[in-house]
Amino acid sequence: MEKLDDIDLKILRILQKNSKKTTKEIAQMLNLTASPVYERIRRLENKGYIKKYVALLDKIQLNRPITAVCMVSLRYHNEGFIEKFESQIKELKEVQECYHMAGKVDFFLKINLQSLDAYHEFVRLKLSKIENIGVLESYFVLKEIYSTTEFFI
Amino acid sequence: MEKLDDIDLKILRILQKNSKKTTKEIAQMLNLTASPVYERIRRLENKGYIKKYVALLDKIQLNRPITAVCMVSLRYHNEGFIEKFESQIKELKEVQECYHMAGKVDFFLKINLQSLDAYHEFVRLKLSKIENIGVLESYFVLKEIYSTTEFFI
DNA sequence: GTTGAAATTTTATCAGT
DNA sequence: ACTGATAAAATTTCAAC
Repeated sequence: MEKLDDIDLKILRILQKNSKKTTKEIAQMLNLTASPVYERIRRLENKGYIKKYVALLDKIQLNRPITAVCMVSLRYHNEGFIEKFESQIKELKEVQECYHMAGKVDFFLKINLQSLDAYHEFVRLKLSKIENIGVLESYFVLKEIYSTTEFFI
Repeated sequence: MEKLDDIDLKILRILQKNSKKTTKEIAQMLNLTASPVYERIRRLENKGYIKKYVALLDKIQLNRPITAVCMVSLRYHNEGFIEKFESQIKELKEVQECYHMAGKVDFFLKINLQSLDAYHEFVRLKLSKIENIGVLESYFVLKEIYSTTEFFI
């Protein structure tokens, strides 16, 4: 499979919306039988187009209502320092996302927590222990207007 | 089910990592049989703890390598204006996430695109058409260091 | 709230086109 | 690359405890 055809893209669009759709259901949507759909999905998995299958949980019901975005700038930007920072961040279970950014800010972190108190403790006990952080600016999510793992393909 | 017990939490931890695990496999991990695991999962779905099951796709392989974070402030903050903005944003297929924030910036948007050119077009043709935007600041992801849909429960 | 068995559905394989 | 059939496995239901 060197390139994806239209059927592959349709399968991916379906699965990123709802991975519980059965191959039979997908086959019916595409006017095919189950076998080719099954084989295409296996190939899409094996080639890495599909990375994984996950359940998305409800943050509010599971008592993680606080989402913070943390903008971090490092003091030193040598390669070693950046790698050190990145590996330290990956250790923090509260961090859901970490991006190295272009521009005046070096990193964006997205953090999920139970309470503002927990965020205070997180910064005090964990982030501030990371040596190389220069500037740290925190933003809090008031309301999630829209959020999806899908992207337009 | 008024409260989640330890078994429920373990099931949720497993499923948010890999929703393809079978009830039988989960049952073995928890020293149970398939039936109670099956029924617990149904309840977790019905009560909304599990929102949905999705396939996570590879942005790079699917030619959406550009992720931008866009910080937006509105000109007018009456309730009507905010709702209008939110509903207009939801229409834009390029927007993966939109958060109403506390502080000087009103909204964070996360946007996925094929190229910087596509971002330029997106801002020119779509974002700038939304009337109520005051300030718009764009940041680009150089590298995704870490990103997960899981959160710590 | 669990076990264990049975019924149903889905996944996986494969010969034929 | 797909169809249709078949085998294997998982899901779903349920009686009994």
